[in-house]
Amino acid sequence: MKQPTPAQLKILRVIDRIPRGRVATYGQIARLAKLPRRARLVGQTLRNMPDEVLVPWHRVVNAAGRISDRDPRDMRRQRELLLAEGVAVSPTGRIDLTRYAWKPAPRLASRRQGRWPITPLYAT
DNA sequence: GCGGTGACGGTCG
DNA sequence: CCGACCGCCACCG
Repeated sequence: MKQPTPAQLKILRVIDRIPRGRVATYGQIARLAKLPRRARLVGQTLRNMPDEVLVPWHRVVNAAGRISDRDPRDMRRQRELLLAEGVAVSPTGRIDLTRYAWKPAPRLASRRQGRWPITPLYAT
């Protein structure tokens, strides 16, 4: 990734909000970034991520509650970082999502710019 | 432009 | 709980 695309930026901003001690899935991140069905893009974004981009990449796991398969070095590293912040990883490499999944507080609706009603209240 | 390639995910046996 | 399949879709040769 030389330059992140706009979509990749949105993804990075979401990952940046994952709190310590919690995890989020690729699909969840995509949805939060308003990019449904683009879970793979989340993976691709992290794959080519230079180290100097400081995002908590280790808090991203797959929907099975597992660390996604790739270079074993990086997988062990991810497990380390998770354990270090209190996320239990079972001997079989499992993370209990019912317990550690990040549940973001609902975003407040962004301020509207237009001066017109959102819905055509008197449309008839 | 086209097709192969994934740090994915839902479904099914 | 696997593993196999398959749909998905942005990137990159």
